[in-house]
Amino acid sequence: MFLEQSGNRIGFGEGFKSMTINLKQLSKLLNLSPTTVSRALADYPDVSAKTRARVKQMAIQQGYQPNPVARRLQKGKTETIGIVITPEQNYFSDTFFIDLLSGISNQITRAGYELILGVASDEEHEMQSMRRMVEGKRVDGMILTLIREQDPRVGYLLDRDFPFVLYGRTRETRPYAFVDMDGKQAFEKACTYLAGLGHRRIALLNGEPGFMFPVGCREGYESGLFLSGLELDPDLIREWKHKDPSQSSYRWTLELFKNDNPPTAILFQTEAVNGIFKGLDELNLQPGKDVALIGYDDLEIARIHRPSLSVLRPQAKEAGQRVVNILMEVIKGEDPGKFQEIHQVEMVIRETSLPPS
Amino acid sequence: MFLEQSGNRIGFGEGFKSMTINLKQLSKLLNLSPTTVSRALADYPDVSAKTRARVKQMAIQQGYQPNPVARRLQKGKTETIGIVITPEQNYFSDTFFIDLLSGISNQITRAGYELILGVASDEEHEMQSMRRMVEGKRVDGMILTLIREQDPRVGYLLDRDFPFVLYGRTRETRPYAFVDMDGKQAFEKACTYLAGLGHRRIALLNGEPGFMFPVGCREGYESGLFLSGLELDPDLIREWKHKDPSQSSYRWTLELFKNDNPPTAILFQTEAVNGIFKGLDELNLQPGKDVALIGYDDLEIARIHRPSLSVLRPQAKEAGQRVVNILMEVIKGEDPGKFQEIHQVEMVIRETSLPPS
DNA sequence: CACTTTTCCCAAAACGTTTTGGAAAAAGGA
DNA sequence: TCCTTTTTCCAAAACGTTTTGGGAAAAGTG
Repeated sequence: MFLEQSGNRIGFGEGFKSMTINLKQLSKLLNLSPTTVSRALADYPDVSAKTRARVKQMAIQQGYQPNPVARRLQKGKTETIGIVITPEQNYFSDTFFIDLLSGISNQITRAGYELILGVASDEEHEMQSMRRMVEGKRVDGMILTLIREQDPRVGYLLDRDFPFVLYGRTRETRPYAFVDMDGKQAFEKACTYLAGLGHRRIALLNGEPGFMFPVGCREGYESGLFLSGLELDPDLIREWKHKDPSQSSYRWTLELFKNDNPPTAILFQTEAVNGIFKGLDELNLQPGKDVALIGYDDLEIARIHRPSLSVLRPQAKEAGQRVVNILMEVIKGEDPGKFQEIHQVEMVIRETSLPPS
Repeated sequence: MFLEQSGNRIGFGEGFKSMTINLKQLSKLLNLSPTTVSRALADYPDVSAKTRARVKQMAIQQGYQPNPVARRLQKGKTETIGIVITPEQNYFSDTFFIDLLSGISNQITRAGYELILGVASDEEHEMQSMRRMVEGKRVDGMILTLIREQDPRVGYLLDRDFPFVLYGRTRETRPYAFVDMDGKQAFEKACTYLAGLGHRRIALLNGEPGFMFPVGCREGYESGLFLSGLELDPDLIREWKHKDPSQSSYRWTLELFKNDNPPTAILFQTEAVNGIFKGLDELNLQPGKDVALIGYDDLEIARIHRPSLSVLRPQAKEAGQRVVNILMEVIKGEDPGKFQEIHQVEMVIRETSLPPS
């Protein structure tokens, strides 16, 4: 329980005055040295069980919490992790990113660390924001998301031996730590599933080129076709833009069906679903009935749409937690190359994955 | 340009070693005392123009940046602002929240401060996360969003004289600083606009009770009806749930049209649009044609949907910047009661606000 | 008892800044 | 020239912790 202190609050427009006690005051209250109090609270063995108990009780009673800034200075650590997000690439679509962030935040808090957030409008500011954190000694480690095939951030951090973990992967020969979703396996699974239902013309409406994730998606798609004995038709592959997922996917959907031999199924990232629905609607095609659909990411729209959308569901929260745990190890000095995790992705069959009509 | 230092990097698994110079080293390089160097960089008048220039040049050349942790300890400030978000209430819908966050982040960075982010799964953890920041002396001020009518966070912070600014308002008699969108004026404007087009049965599909924002929306709605000489019909008001905007708004849409005298127009928060579209579709009603629609918040779906959705568009980014500027004043000790801003909301007429058919 | 070991505690240093309170040198004034 | 003022710099203290390197008392050992 939190005790309301009869504190020394001052209320004359001088702003907030801390009413919490510090180590010196606490040690005076206990007739002990600051050293002993500090060590008692940190469970050092060289302080007797009795005084340790006495110290801890008083600390709780007085609501003492060590000043984190002072501790950081002494420890030479910021106890802080940085992350930079870019709103333009609207990866904030619904639950996916917030789940990741949630896992990250919870785990960071559990470690007694802080998460500082940068919001950058474009790639340049993204780098700038990261450099401010790194070179300004504001963080002990970085978490990177939305990774590009050639990602200057990774080279930058590797050059400096600065601890970081990727959510995703990049093309880089030097070893680095990452947690990635197995997009390849996911799309392969979805593709073979649809082929198993009898679909012979399966399209891929893939994410923006330049980013790493769509690379795996495509590999999985191609591998799925191959395993099902289907031929790859480049006409059935399109790529939408991050800046405008709905608009571009809408156009590509129309385009796909101009084909002499149009697809009976589409694989895509759920982000792009609005555009696809719109396109199909315009073509008088019923999602799920006339065209089978499987999306990557289980967004709200996927669950509430009628017919409900079959999806590939990554466990973003769990991944976020792993990212943090790994980053803590890397900060401790562990070899980043040891931490390269690829997480399986679950497939949730709902109503849009029926056999071709 | 950033200069690559021939630094003292160590690469034996001991983690990242800072290769940046500190004040003492820099002052040695300049044959000056740390005091003078510090004061030169801070533009104190008691250091000559010549040495100031010399110091600054060397600082740039060596890439010196004062260690923020040390400065914070000395200054007795954390130079940090806290914010806690709750993913369950999915306010992350598209651009709205990220715009706000973007404005907040940019302005905080400009001030040389840091933004630390907490992600809380529910109301209890939200409070817990905030208390950790406040009582743990981890932040100088708090930003609060998604404000409830009775919001325990506000009382908590007021009791402690801890600096904070609300994005939104609450029922609290003591003065506090806030930046709010004029939901009342916005909904009044939308309502009178629709009435001006000839609509006589205008429904309100409002946000969740308990939160403050829907209160203003309703006031504006009622005032708009009154100004247009229309009578308030409680049957035309429904409230959806934050946890599940689409599902609940879908159900309420169906309900609205069970009415003997159904609405010809609906006002709502754009968050709920998917459910409304779904409901209308099921009822074989065309959005914009059979039922006029105006949503609050200009989400992507509003722009790309055909017909495109008329909306009320708050300037979230600007609001975020104001929140930070105000918070900085409050932290300095200014009276929070002086900072109570209500921002106007623009109406964007698109295709779903036609006269009744 | 004398000696060694263990237990328990603490003073001082350190982390890297900024601020305080001068002090020396230079310039100005008579 | 002597005194005052201004300019320019700096040593020391302070911020609140944790860590280092003992040291005194108590407990064990012969």
